[in-house]
Amino acid sequence: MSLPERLIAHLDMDAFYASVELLRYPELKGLPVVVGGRREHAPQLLADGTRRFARLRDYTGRGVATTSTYAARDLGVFSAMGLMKAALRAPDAILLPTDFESYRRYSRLFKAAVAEVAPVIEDRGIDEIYIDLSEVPGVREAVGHDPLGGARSVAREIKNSVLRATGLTCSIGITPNKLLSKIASELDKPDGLTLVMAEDLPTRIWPLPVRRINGIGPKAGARLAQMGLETIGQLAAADPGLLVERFGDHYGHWLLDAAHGRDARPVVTHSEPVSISRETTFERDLHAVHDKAELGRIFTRLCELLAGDLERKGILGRTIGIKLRFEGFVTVTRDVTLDHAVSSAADIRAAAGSCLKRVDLGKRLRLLGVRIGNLSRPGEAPPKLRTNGNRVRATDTSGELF
DNA sequence: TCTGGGGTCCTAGGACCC
DNA sequence: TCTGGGGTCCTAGGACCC
Repeated sequence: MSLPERLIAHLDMDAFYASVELLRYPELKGLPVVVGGRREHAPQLLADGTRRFARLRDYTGRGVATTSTYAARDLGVFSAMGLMKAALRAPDAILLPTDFESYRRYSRLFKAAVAEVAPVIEDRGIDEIYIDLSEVPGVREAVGHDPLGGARSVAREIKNSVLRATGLTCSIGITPNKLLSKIASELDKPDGLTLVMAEDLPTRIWPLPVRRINGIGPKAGARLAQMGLETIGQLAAADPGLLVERFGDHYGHWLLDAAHGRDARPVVTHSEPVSISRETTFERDLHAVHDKAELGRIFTRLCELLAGDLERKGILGRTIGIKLRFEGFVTVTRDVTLDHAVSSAADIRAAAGSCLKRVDLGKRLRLLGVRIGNLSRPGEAPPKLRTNGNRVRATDTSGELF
């Protein structure tokens, strides 16, 4: 076996939020625990020094589980599941509030620990990263009769560093690219270390369901199933013409590449945000007329939060949008592109308000959101603009439109 | 018992420019 | 007057991911 051009690792923290909570409440180890409650579900410290935890059966509201421990997963409770539904499956499971600040702190800790061993890291959210191991010293060295022994031992070093820095375990997959590594890191969870090379594709990857591929979601998965394509191997052997016919040129070819484990995407160590948003789901559905005052307050607050985010990041945006979700879960968006970038709550509120006027508000609302895009930094060359037609004017020095 | 919040990327039509 | 092709920007919606 010869080593591939690249060796990419995907590192995924094990049941991250729940595991961080277990560091605080070690007495919960081994129990079904679900993270996703509000602050009011925080454990109560009793007079005798013990803690009283909220149970899933006590929950009412519209929240979802963000994470569950492996014991809770055994009871059928998974992330993104509504907590009311989860309560039916596991009424006695412990419920904990989501504490993003803590998770972000541990996220910084584990990423810093990895960076000391292997610095080429791509952030993929709070609990996972890609690492390019290709140039890490020692990775390309065989150990004993194992040509991949070097990679294996660097991965063990990374896992040890993460454990030392955080007390948490993670799972790592190492393959020639990001797509395969993402799949591989899940093969031996928790606390796993899995290497998959090109020649292992038929035995390790092809028997897996197509949904394991990052980028095949519920819709594409269902359509593939309808075509009789359940496993990645079946997808790899599918007629390319048929895939393109059903899924379009771009996605059709991507499906085939993915099934064959082909992926040339680099590990991207830096990226700028494309858009920033704030949204909230109401405790009860609100009506534009009947609950006008409350909606107005919420709308203003979302704009203020968004302005705060922009200020902290030192950026402005030209495209302001709103998102509305009605009873029945129908979602609608509207946006407007201004002729200059803004960042204040008042400017955002004014633009978002104009978007709101373009929506029929007859039905009750369950969610309201505000978004800003077309981002730039102050002093940066302003984004290109149309100079004519029904679009905004680029250089509106005179103030005269006609 | 309906389904959080924060994102990215893609598609597709219309407008407009060259 | 009709016919064009390439390219960008704007807007809305949708799939997907963490």
